Amino acid sequence: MVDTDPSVAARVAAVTDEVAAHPHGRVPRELRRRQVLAVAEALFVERGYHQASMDELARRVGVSKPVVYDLVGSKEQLFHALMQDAADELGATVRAAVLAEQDPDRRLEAGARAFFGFVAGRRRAWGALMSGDEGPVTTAVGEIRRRQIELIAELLVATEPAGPHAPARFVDAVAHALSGAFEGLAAWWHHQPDVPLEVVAGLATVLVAPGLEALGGLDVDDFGTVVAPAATGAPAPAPGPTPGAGGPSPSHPQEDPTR
Amino acid sequence: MVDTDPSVAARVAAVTDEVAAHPHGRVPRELRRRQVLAVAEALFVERGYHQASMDELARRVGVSKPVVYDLVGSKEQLFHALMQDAADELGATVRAAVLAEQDPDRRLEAGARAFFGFVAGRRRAWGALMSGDEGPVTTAVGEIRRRQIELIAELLVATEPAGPHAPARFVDAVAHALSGAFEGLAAWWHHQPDVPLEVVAGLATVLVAPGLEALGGLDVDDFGTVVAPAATGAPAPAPGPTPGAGGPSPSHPQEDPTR
DNA sequence: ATCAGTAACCTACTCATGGTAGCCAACGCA
DNA sequence: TGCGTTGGCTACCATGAGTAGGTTACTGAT
Repeated sequence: MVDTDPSVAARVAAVTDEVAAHPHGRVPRELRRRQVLAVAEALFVERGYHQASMDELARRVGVSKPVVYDLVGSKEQLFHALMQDAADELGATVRAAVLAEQDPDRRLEAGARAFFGFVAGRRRAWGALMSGDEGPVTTAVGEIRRRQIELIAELLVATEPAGPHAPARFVDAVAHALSGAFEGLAAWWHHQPDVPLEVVAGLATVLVAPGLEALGGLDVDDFGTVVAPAATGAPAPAPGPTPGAGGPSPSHPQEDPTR
Repeated sequence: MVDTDPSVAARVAAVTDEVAAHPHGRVPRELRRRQVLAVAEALFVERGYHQASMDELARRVGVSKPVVYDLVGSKEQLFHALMQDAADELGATVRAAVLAEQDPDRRLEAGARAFFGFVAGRRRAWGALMSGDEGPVTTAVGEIRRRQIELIAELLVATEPAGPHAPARFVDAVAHALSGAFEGLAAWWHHQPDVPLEVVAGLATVLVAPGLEALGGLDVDDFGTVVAPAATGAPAPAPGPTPGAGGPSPSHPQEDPTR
């Protein structure tokens, strides 16, 4: 499933061939569009969003800018479309893997494998796009992230039917945390190519599963007390130091010697 | 309450006053620089990186562009400097809070409180910068993130001295995961202003602590086998059904801060 | 054949914005 | 009163997104 993707470059080559088949340089709209998308993907991966100029894209495709704009709307829309595809694929992969696993206790693991498998198949692209680069990338990345979070929330609910004790209200929060943790691990893995897929996926599972388990046994209202054991009814935490808010770092704003 | 930070706007006002004190428009370099930084911070928070133009910055400060460029180098350097400051402050806050906590079992919680406290104090800024927007933001955000990860790794090591069984090699991975999880939670919290600090911090702790605990009881080489029980040699640390899921904190990891 | 009408493309712009070259003026000091 | 240093300015360049308006080749109906 992962190597269904002939790697960006190969896809470009394929569509380019198809285009070359057309004699007069006049290429049907849909094909041209596919070509533009393919070349754009390669370009973005290669240069990053900002360094990739629409002029260069047009040049590589072998048409003039207005053609590109007519086909894809704008640079941002173009990028968005590409991310959309990636998100679709990732989402489908993970969802399928998780739902295919019958044992609820192993679903997390299945999801982890699928996720990191996907990332592995696109190490370059993932690294180039998710971290490091610039531009409305962040917007698009935000969207891909949002969708992952939604998916995780959905799968959480599907897997662990919210009992009266389960903090259903916080599924979203948990989904955000999981998504973040996985993304973080992916970023780490990106720089540790020698670590095998099984290990990352295993690490992720080991790290996350117990927390989920523990969470299931808690009542919603426990969180506050977990941290401030003395303040169940009244919102009167303030155990000793009470870091966070004001305590530890007196932060002297205006005197800040910004250098 | 949490506004130990006079909020970006106030800081601008302060430095602006200071500038106004100087009669003939001619303002000493360092002061002007501080003004530019303050105004820039406000601008970035308000507009996001890309929408904030250097022309507008110069206009707001009341000088011409070359002056701005002379003072801060470039737009990216400017942004970088601002993020640097934020990272410094966040890092110092969290580190102090964690190290101030003597009980190793509560350090995570202390860190969580500090972290979310910081975020709360800058809800707007954090939201505007960490997610959503564009530009070399990502680069800078990447840096702030990197430093948080380093810090977490450092604190992990400091708190839970790596025994022979502790997967010291993976501290970095764990740090990445934690950073991601916290960031994810922060993003979620950003849209749930009614949730009190204690609850987010508690949630984070509950979610993360058991995993760390479980991890401490595993051997490095187990990860692979955890996921694929038949894969590696033969080490079988009670694979059972699911890794840490089986029982919350099955083994009692070391708690020997003094090594 | 021919003559719309349309689909694919192009040249040549505008406009916004990051960044710079080179000039000028006020202040402090001998 | 000259004179260097420092703070500042006007006017410009380069790049890159996006567009206006025209042109050529292909189609299908007369």
